[in-house]
Amino acid sequence: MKKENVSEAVIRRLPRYYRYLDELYDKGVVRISSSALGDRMGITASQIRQDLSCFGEFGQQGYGYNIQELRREVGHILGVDKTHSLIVVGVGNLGRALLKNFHFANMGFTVEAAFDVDLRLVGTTIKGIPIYELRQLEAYTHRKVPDVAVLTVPQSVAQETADRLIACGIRGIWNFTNVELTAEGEDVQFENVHFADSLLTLNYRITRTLAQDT
Amino acid sequence: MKKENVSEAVIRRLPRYYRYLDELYDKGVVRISSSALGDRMGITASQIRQDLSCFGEFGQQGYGYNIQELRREVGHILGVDKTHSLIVVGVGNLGRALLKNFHFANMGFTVEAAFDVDLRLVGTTIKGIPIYELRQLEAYTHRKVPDVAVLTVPQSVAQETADRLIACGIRGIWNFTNVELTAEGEDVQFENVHFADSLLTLNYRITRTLAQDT
DNA sequence: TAGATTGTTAATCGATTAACAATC
DNA sequence: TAGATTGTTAATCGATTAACAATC
Repeated sequence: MKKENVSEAVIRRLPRYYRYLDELYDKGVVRISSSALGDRMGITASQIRQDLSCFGEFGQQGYGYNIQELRREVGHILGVDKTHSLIVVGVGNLGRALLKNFHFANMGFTVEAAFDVDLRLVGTTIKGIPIYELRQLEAYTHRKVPDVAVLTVPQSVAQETADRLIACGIRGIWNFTNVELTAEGEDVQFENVHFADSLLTLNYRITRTLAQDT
Repeated sequence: MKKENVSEAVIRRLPRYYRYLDELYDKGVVRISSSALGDRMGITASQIRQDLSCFGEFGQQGYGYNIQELRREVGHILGVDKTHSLIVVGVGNLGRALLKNFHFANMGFTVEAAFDVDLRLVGTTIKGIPIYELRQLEAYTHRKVPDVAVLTVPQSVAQETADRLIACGIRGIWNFTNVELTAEGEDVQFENVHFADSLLTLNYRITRTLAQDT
């Protein structure tokens, strides 16, 4: 029975399912039961079945799940089977690292262009992706609005750049600035990668274990 | 009443509290009530009070919280007031981006060294941080074990590099490889930054909103 | 003092786990 | 067929929210 509203907790687990299924598929494993997958992932079989049931019925009694099929289904749920367009805004060290190393295509994205204020970069390409002047953003998106923008600009211009992207009609912002972006009433999705928050939780945990040992 | 075991949900919210308190402190705001902070952060006052009560009593009836004091307390809980040592393992684009731009010091870390296999990098420095040959890792850590390692190596060598770090006695690994690291029975904390998972959840959400609009 | 706001206990809500009939 | 395993309903557990006495 498909669910109307899927909880955030379930959504956050989907990429991990996809990762495991992808790995099993690569290994050539044909089928897996929820309990075997659960053992492997360190979660309960119940949770896997409950999670998947939000989106449909993908298994077979007495058999389990066909890995190729389930991988495709989860991929479909996540949207990796439909190509979305993407631009990278801010070609500093981080933007460059993503352009060079991140496999956007595997996630269902085509990188169309990058933007920066640095005129030394403008006109060059990275992995075949042209870098345009940030000033040209509106002119560029006027033609065709990309689905998602990767925001890798300095903190100081994060919100204003986000505002411009939203004005252009962008649908999603993958935000690497350590800034809490806001968009009153706008129909845009933010996904934040807060490095600082991540490292702080690690600090919390090692502080605890270090103290515990003494 | 201090809690023995604080839930993951609470811990994940702490850095965000710290971020807001830091901003308010910078602005020179002296005090704030849980309801005012809740409004600002988009959460309930109850949750803030409940969360903080896991660690002690930091407020005052009829007054609220002194921002400078609460900021310091939350910082202390997160461990930013005690300096931990850190090394960066893998000086590719991402490692370099972190070395150049990330404010480790604000998070309570001192970057001591970086390691890479590329001999062209070995002997150079980034922001004053020396880059050593990865082969020297054991020799380097023999003297004094750093608290945390940032793992920014290629996926293919992620687990083996993690194993070496763990063998050296490292306490925490900030993992940027898209690999699920394991350490059977070892006393090491992992904090994963899974770019792919993050972008996939964004894809999920924009796929939903796009479909919804049609 | 009166008003405001805490810390904490109780109530509610949601998410996870267990159980099991259905069925491959 | 018998065994295995699903999808789903029910039970449990934990997290969030509400309420309120305590008190600054």
